[in-house]
Amino acid sequence: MGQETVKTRRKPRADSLRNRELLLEAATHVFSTGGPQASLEAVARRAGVGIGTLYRHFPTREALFEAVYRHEVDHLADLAGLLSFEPDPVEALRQWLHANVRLVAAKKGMIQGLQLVAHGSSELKAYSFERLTEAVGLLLGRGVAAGELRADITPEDLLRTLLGIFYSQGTADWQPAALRLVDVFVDGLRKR
Amino acid sequence: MGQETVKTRRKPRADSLRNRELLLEAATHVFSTGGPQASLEAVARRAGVGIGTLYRHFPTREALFEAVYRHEVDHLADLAGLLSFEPDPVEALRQWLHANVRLVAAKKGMIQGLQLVAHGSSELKAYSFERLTEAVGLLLGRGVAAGELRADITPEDLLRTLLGIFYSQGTADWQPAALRLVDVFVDGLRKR
DNA sequence: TATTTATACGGAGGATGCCTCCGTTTATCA
DNA sequence: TGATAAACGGAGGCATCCTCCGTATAAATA
Repeated sequence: MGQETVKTRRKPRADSLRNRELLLEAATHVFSTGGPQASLEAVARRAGVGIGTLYRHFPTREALFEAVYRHEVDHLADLAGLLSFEPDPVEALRQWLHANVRLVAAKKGMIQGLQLVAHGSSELKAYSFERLTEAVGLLLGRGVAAGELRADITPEDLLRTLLGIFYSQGTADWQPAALRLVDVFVDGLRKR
Repeated sequence: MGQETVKTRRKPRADSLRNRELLLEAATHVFSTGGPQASLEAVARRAGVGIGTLYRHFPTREALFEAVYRHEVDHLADLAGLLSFEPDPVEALRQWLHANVRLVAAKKGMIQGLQLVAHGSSELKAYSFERLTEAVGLLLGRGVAAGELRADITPEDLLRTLLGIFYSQGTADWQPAALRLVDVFVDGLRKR
């Protein structure tokens, strides 16, 4: 009972799970440093596993990229959950948006990466859009409920604005400008 | 007299010029089909020259990419010149903008390519921005002079809007939507 | 606990691409 | 019609990609 499949299946091997996690961590680091075309063998080396193991878990570069992306999205979503306990709701939202900037900034290749992803499965797009919308909706809703934020901005608007800020910037030294723009935007969201 | 350099220099060899052109054509096709990471050897093969010749003309992938991009920009600029003889100025502008969409659509990797370029020399950015601004200014100016287009839109605004339309679209099947948006925009430009 | 077996592991190896180097070819110039 | 500067082609060394399969090991079973 409670078994998902009809046939009883062995539970996944512990080393498999561990290696998958190691690979994701390594990939995040390697892609951040070397851009999205970085060597997959370098990823395997850093994770301390054979190249075969990498390919078994992620048959293509895109599969690995998707997994990394999902990982990051989940990370941001979890962070929103944590920040929802922050006493000041506006500050919580601001911090979350800043985390977005930092996360994208941390990986030079991410903008190109996002485009690779955009070419890929629309299921992934739907998934990430949904999770991030939910995350930002949570933080936004708290601010609205507290009467501190205007109520006519949807989470989707906010997400799109964020993306727009990322895209509109020149690639060099864009981070400070993006952070400033985010702050301006959050200020604009305040009820007066 | 009339010689650019102090020392008299041989004029460039005919085969060199021809091969350069062949390579640019081949590169345009190969990058359009296979994206910006397509094999440079494939480019040389398609141009019917040795790989060494490719590298002599374009020492790096980026150099080749820049040259292709310049080539396309020049192409669009020339097209604007041609279209300026079209009797209906609004139609001319519309056609030029559509050509932009088609050109970007024709090469799947172009959006990523533009980002590569954005990382690259700002001289190239300046050059292309100038040429395209001039081109669109020509077409726009005719419409304004004929009293058919509103006068408060600058060529820069129009270019930026065009870029915005390209970026905001999802990558799959974006072309029809982009064409529609361009038409809407051109309609909006009309004086009423 | 000992044995079985499904599952995962590592890395050798063939294919392909990158880029350099240099002997050969050829277009220009005298 | 030479002489020669300039360009050509592609072999070769190295890196990466990805597959395949013999070996190792965690979970299941007795």
